Amino acid sequence: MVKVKGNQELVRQINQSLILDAIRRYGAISRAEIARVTGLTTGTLSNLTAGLIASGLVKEVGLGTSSGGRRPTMLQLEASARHTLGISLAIDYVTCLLLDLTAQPVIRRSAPLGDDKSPGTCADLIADLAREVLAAAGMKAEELLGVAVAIPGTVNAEEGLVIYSPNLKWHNVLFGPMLEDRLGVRPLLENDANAAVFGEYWCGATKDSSYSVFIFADYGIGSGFVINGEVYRGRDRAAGEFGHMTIDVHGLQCHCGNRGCLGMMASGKAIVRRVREAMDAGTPIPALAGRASGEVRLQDVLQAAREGDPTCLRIIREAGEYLGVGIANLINLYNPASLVLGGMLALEAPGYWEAAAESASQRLYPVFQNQVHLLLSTLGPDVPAIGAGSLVISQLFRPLRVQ
Amino acid sequence: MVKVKGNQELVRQINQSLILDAIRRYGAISRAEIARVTGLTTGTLSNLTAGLIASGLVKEVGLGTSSGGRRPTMLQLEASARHTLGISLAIDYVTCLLLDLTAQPVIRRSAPLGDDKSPGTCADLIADLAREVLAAAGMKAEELLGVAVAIPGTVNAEEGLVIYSPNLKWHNVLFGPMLEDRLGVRPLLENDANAAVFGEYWCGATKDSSYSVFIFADYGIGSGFVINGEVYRGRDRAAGEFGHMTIDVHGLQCHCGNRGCLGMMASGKAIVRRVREAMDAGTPIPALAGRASGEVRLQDVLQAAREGDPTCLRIIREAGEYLGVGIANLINLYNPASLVLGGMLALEAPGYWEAAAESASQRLYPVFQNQVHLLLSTLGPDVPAIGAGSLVISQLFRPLRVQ
DNA sequence: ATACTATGCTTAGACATTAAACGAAGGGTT
DNA sequence: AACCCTTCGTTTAATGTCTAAGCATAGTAT
Repeated sequence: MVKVKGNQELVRQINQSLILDAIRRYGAISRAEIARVTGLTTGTLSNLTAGLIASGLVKEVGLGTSSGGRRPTMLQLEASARHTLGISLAIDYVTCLLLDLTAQPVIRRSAPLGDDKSPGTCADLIADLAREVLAAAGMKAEELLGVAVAIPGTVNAEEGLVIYSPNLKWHNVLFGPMLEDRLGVRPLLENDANAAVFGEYWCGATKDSSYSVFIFADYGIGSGFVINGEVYRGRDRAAGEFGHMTIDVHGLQCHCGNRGCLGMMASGKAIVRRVREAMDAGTPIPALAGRASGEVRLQDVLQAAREGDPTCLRIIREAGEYLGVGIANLINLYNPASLVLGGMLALEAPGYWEAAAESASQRLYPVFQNQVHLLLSTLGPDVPAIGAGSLVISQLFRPLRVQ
Repeated sequence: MVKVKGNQELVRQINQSLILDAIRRYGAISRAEIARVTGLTTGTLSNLTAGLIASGLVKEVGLGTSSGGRRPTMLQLEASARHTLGISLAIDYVTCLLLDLTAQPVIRRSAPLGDDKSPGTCADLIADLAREVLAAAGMKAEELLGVAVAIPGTVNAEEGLVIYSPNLKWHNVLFGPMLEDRLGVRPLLENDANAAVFGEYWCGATKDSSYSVFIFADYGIGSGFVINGEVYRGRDRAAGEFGHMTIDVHGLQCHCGNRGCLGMMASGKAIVRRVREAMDAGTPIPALAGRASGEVRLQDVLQAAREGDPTCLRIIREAGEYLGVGIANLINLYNPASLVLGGMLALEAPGYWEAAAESASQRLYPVFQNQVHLLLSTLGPDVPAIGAGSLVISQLFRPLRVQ
């Protein structure tokens, strides 16, 4: 934790962020109204807004309605004043978004990732996509407010280091500098679930809910936390190993060495395994007829379930019920205001999140009953990229933390 | 989250806290050294330390050794400049401590709580103890920096409200005002595990470890979290329901409505239940011979275990192993720097915390292996009271949080 | 038309940090 | 012992920010 000393610069930064944040929240707001909600004087508002307008971040957008006196001059964010690249490196594809100041995507490019998932190849692909996006926007990298990349693994943002990514099979890769060489700007790295939870907090389902959790239910299971409006990363930036939470002490052996991990019961991987087991045991699954069980993939199971196959539906529902156990544990510990479900399972597996919600609510500690909002991701599959970009944008709207 | 606007008063507060905190950390330190560690100029230090000395919080304690020039004037906290009452309302006793500025206990009084645990009786008992302590110190309540009470339940500090305490059987009790009527000052209420974790963070086992967890293993099981040097309370101030974490989806039914809660397997209550079951099943426990199984209490089991009874030792060890499962889950989610075990089981049940440590380390996600320090409480049974007092004291040493 | 109210700018004053100068007090070298 | 250098802590002027108050502007209400 960096300790910040107080001086006039800090004061100005704090108040400027306070004003920018108020403008962002209210959409269009007058100086007088900002003064009321922030507690600043109108004099300070005249002074600071002049600076914000000069820097192009804010614009005057005509007069509002009078409330018995002079009509107020309304202020608004100039969305196109700054841009950010939000990039998501997922297991099998890369997405690159150009976001404006309001975190709205302006341009989007996506590309599949082949079997070669080496850092160099990934960096090249990301750089190509980024250049394509910038070219389409007629911008140069130097004009960007910043670049951020969401990565499926633990990262050390300060050093641009990917500590460990099981899915990419990376260990201690200095990915930040590799991208810097190619892009000319230093990107911010963030874990994908952390980026996702911040995205939903900044401009998605849990907007402005200071205590929120994102659960990433996909082939694997991950989680991210926002506490007090900031991503919670833990001491070694490895918080959120939700997939390896034990919910069944006597359960199945997991590759992590433990037994009964949530991921063994509730993940896409678990669903595929159970469907294969069912097929091997002779359960008829017409939608998958003629396929070798070893070739069945998660997408196939989801498709079969969408077509109404009862076995697939049952297995998905049971996986969702296990997830609900984990969710209840999470809520009992964190007591968040809201919880967002994202990832392929939550968004595309029929009955999955409904089963999770029901099972969680049955298992919650009574105090929390009906207190926690369980929501679906509103930003969808692009949430890690949007979240990554939002992390950069948010720095404009938040002062440095004191102490 | 209160948003704080910036002005000179804030700047002064921040820097004064920064200086006080440096003095606290270093024990004795010169103005020049403080300037170096805080980044402030020596001019500011002369100015602000003059104020701190005038207010009595800081004193000059002679000259330090020269490092090649003029000898520095060393500054130290004046421990007796301010005092705090830290009070712990536990299930069967009340403790009241007078703490000085360094959170050292100066005077201690404790009294048992009878069967009548009504709010009025508890408030009377606390007020009596507090008056006794103040009389012994020759102080008046108004001279105190503050009073804080640790309570076994969820509390709303702002309103002085005890939302729910299962052990005391309180629901929505306005305990703060009740104490205010009796003491003449408004006390700060805090959950006992939260107070405990803060105590260990402020002046105990996890001193200055910004990410720390306290596990309260006693008749029940609770937990508290410090994140970024602040108690984490969650949205409804109910975070930390560690005892109701499901670790066995198919496990025993708990009174909370769920199955396989940690508390059903790892708590003092669970140990007593299992010992009784063993006795009923005919297992000989010589140390408890002649007792009706229904009359056996936790203290008896601990005593029997200390005398070497193998059944009691085994049951305690197994309970510890279950706790370890929960601890591993906790670490996987929070990734804390350190974790403190407190409560009667951790401190007095032979083999309990060792079993927990071993089982946790076996089940941890590989990334965390050997990364987390598992510690025993150094403040012992008084940790909730010390922590409560520390919460008040700490306000002097920490600026308001910005945003 | 007049009184009143709200908005937003300007100005003087208060106040905290900063940079620089300076005195105080010690060490080291010759 | 004299001299130079270093460190410590205070003082002073400059800088920059907020605040309070005054005021011009521009509406509404009667």
